Amino acid sequence: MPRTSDATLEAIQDAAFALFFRRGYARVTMEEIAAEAQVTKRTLYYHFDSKDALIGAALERQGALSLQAMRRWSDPAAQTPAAFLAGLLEKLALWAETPGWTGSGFTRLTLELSDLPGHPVRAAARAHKLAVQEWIAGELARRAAADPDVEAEAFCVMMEGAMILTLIHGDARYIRDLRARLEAAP
Amino acid sequence: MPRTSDATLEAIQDAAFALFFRRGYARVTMEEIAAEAQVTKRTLYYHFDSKDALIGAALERQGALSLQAMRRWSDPAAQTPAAFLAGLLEKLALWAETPGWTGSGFTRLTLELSDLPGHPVRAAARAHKLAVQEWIAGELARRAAADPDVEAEAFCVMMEGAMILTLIHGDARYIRDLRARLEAAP
DNA sequence: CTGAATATACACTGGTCGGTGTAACAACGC
DNA sequence: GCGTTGTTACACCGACCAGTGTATATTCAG
Repeated sequence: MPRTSDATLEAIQDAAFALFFRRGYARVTMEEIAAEAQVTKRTLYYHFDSKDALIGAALERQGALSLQAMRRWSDPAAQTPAAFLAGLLEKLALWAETPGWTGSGFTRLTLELSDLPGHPVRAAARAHKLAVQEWIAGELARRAAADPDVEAEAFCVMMEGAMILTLIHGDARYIRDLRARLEAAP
Repeated sequence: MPRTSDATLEAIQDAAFALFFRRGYARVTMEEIAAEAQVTKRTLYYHFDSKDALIGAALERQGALSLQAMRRWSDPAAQTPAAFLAGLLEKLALWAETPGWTGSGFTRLTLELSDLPGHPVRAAARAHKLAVQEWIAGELARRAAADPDVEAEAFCVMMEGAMILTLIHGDARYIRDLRARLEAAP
């Protein structure tokens, strides 16, 4: 019905991401996505050639959205690099403690498709993780970090690892301990 | 043909792990596992009730095997905690650079099934990661680390994160940089 | 020799799912 | 109004796949 194709497109991408995010790639069906987006399966295929193309587009959109949300946040109260990173980890811990948390959708989907290097998901995830790392480096630079790029990379490595272990063990201690270690360090 | 059920059992578990490891859970079929193990599908179901049960058993076995391999290694030339960890990361980097590398099978499968907390894969992965962390803590203790448990946790977090980012970006720099950072630190 | 355990061969079921075909309908731009 | 674009409704296909049924064969322990 709606004349503006954009709204439908976004509804589909958002529904797709929500489902892929929660249950991975293989176990989500096109029928489900259509239902979630309140649209016919035929409409899905009118806009996207395949499930692969759809998830690619959905991840690109979500990457842009979540980066935007991050930029909007960017806690001004945190004046030192350490305080900024501590704030980030605290938000992460709270998120990780929500029931049914399944980690980062990008990481999850990349791993599910890790034997398919050319898959659209891979490129979208790569771009997103890179953008996040660059954003962190920028925030560190603004707070006069000694070496923003190196510190951002080190932090992203630790953050990613803490998320994985939190998920594997079902215990956000890995995130909180990381925060404590960072605050104890110079 | 063979009457010793154990040999068949192990062949099945090994074949199953090899396939699940490379291609995840959903995209591996029981037929494939049977073919890889040189056994009939019917034999698979003689020994295991379901695909879920099989992957659980396969991961348990693989966890024990790889832990055993680790213990056998345990580089005696590395006398300090830092040297030990650096050696570990170097091995990891080499592994990560083998073509077609898809990261840790345990992490990958846990993430693919991260919305299914009761799945056998989850328990097996948890047990394995815990055993690895404890082994590292033990090795650190033997080399007179100040706080082996804390250091082992911190290291596991970084190692896991470095593996994930190496996989996402297709660049083992994340592992090598981590090694460099650890060697530069006190 | 016998019987239980292990294995094969192979057809089959029941369900799922990505993707298509087709006809018709709604909304808008011009 | 008229053609283009977006959308529905719905049946359908072809492939795949977990798991089963059944009958038969091999091996070995007792």
